Amino acid sequence: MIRLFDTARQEVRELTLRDEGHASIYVCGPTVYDVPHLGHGRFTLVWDVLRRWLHFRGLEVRFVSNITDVDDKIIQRAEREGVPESDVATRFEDVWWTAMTQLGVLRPSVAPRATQWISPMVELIEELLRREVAYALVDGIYFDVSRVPDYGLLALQPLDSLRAGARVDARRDKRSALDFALWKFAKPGEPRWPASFGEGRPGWHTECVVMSLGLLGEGFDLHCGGFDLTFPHHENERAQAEALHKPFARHWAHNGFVMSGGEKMSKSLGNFTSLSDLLDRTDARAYRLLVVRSHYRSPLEVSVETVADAERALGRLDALARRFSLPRLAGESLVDPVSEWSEELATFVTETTALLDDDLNTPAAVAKLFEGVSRANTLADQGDDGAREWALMVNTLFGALGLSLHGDADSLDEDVVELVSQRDAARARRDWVEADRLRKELEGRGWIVEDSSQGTRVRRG
RNA sequence: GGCGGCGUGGCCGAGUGGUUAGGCAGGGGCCUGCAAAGCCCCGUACUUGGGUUCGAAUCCCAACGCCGCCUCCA
Repeated sequence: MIRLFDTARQEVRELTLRDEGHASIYVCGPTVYDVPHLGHGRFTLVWDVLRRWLHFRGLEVRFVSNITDVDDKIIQRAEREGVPESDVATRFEDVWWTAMTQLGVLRPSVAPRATQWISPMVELIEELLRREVAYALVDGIYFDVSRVPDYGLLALQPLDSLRAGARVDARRDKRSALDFALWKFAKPGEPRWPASFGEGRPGWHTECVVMSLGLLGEGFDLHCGGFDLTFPHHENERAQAEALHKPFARHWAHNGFVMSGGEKMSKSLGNFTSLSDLLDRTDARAYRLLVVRSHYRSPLEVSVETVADAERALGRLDALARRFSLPRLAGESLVDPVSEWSEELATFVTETTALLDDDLNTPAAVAKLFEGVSRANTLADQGDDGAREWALMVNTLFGALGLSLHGDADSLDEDVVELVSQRDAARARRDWVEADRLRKELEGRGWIVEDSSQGTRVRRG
């Protein structure tokens, strides 16, 4: 049984699926108007980990995440650069997928672009107009939130308190300050699509409701996104579905934010300016480790220091992989489920699994996995054959979270191979001066030298 | 202004009425020709002030600080 915190109910509860054995998940994706930032990296990793975990637990997961490729910010940037909007959207969508690939985030089952879903959006707005839940103003079509009885469910506070303190929306012609744009009429030069109610483009909230229902069907299981999307974005999606009496998401899950020491992220401070910047300077697996070491709903401190910390921790995991020559995994299980585990190992698996099943408690699970690392090493030091089972299990469970351990040897060019064999020869004849000289030589070329029972081993520093 | 969340050892970060989180960094030891990797030991933490309790980092109240949302930001 998988349990998750449901934002709508403000409690951890069992993830009850519409169709047994199948999980349908929608994650609000990026608006492609700029390079992705660290927060994008976190949310994609968090929901990727959830997706992988559900899969690992035997569920078939349909995972939809959109690309918003029509938006005011895209228009603004295109104007500034004097290029077509599609140019901006395509460019930053490419950057997005490159970053996702680097992060090892699985491609969504479907990644719809908003611009490919315009006609169903128009149809939805027409239906809302027909039911008089929507109304036209001079600049667009608006949704009348008063028509949804439980509007504000995800606001998590009384609506009048929202209105009282809401930042001023200069316009007074909306029926309620909370009413939102379903459609924006095109101004000269702006991208436009035809519609019975006037040429223009869809509002953000309409995209996601149409694409999620369109690709996952009514009453899909889980809708995810950053905490900032809870209100109004997710609430407004829900409102549109409610207005049409279409069952919407059964569960809502939201991830916490990335912090950076209260400091503004800037290159002059040495901090990461973007996700792409971080990935250029770091092993992407370190970011995944950093992310799973905190709870998905907690704020996460991301800085050069914490990423470096995660890189060193990753080094410990890779060392385990080297010691046991573990294969690289990405979610598949390498452990034979029918093999005889020791009682201790079986308990370890049960406990780790239980932690992940309980609101995706990755930090506690990772702590346990590190204990597993120590256990494997200790047993190996003692020459116990059980050590390998432990190492394999640790590898499998990290793999289930999308973190693959790298123990395979780096490829060596000929002169390195030569230096290594010379050093082995020197050590064999106990010529420590020569052996040390050769180690220095190798280190000078950027290799870390480790002696083992199989002789000198080198890896990239 | 309203609402919500958070404040844990040098750093990151779980936990949660009495029992070891974990990682990184630091110190000591073992192993090693010396290293690296690994193993063992160590700091004895919980914003502040009250309160409840046999007992609170964990519950309650208040203060301070930080973060988020309040119309398009993950």
